[in-house]
Amino acid sequence: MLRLSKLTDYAVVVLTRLEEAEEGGVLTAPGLAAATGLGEPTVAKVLKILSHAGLVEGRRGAAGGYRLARPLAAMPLTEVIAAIDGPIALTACVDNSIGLCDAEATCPVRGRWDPVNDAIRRALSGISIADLARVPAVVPHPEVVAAE
Amino acid sequence: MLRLSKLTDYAVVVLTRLEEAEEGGVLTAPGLAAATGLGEPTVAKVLKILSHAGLVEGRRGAAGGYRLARPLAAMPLTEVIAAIDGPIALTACVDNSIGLCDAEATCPVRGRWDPVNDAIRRALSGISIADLARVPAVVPHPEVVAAE
DNA sequence: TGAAATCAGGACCCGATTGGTACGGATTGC
DNA sequence: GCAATCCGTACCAATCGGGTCCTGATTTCA
Repeated sequence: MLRLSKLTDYAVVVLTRLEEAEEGGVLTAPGLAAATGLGEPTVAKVLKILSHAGLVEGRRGAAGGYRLARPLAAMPLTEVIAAIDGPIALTACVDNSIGLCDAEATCPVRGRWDPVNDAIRRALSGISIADLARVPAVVPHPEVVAAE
Repeated sequence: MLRLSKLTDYAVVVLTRLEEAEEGGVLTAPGLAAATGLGEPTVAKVLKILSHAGLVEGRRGAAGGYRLARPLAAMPLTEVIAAIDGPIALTACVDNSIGLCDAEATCPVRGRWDPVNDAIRRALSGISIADLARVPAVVPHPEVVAAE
């Protein structure tokens, strides 16, 4: 279905909620779980991943919590997807993976997915998390390519 | 990983091989399996899906086989993906799925993925299967957005 | 100094989806 | 009528993702 993981969806939710914290303030994982309605362990997992990717900053201790490393407007969607779902690549036959495919000799599209990946990266790089949270500032084209 | 299924990859391989058939000629599923190096049942499955989607035409009987319904240049990648992976939608929270999400009331990005989906559809609709099979006629932009 | 609160990192299990296979039926040509 | 092929469906196994839990490190506060 060309889907991305639920964790990415949760990440956007959590990041959006984090932006509502006052300047310099931090929100705890349990607090974010309660605010978003998601499970507490799941929210903690998402925050750990985002922290590892440098998108949020965690502060340990009694008065610890998380805060955004950057404003959401400066956080492209590609970074969140890359942090959780890994590098954006549609198939396993990319990234110069030579020798991994048994049908390598006869595969006519070997390495040809690159333009597709680039097109997707290009399309996604222009969208920030702030664009998802606020009013739909994107969607300039009304015509939608019918995909079944 | 934002991946699409292997079946879609196989479909592109099979479609590319199908185009090499002479005008009006058909290729059988076993023949295509041998030519592509893929498993025969798997190729048959892919062909059945593509036939159902109207991308290839099957002809039954002793001298039967498959042939392309259209030239690959007139076959956008979106149709192949939609045929095999289903409609292009990144998350389950799209398509006006009201009432399916338990965190619906507190979810701040509900329905906000639409611009993302549209952007991807738009990016993919400009790529045909022929673009994947032939020389890289696409990739006009040298700058690549680094995605980790 | 000790206790409590919180993040950090990893291991683990269960369910769902996908990849791959198999079988019976329908259709066509010889 | 027989053989070859496509068609539709059902089925099984393996992989992957979602979700949970546990232990340790760090910070604050009494």
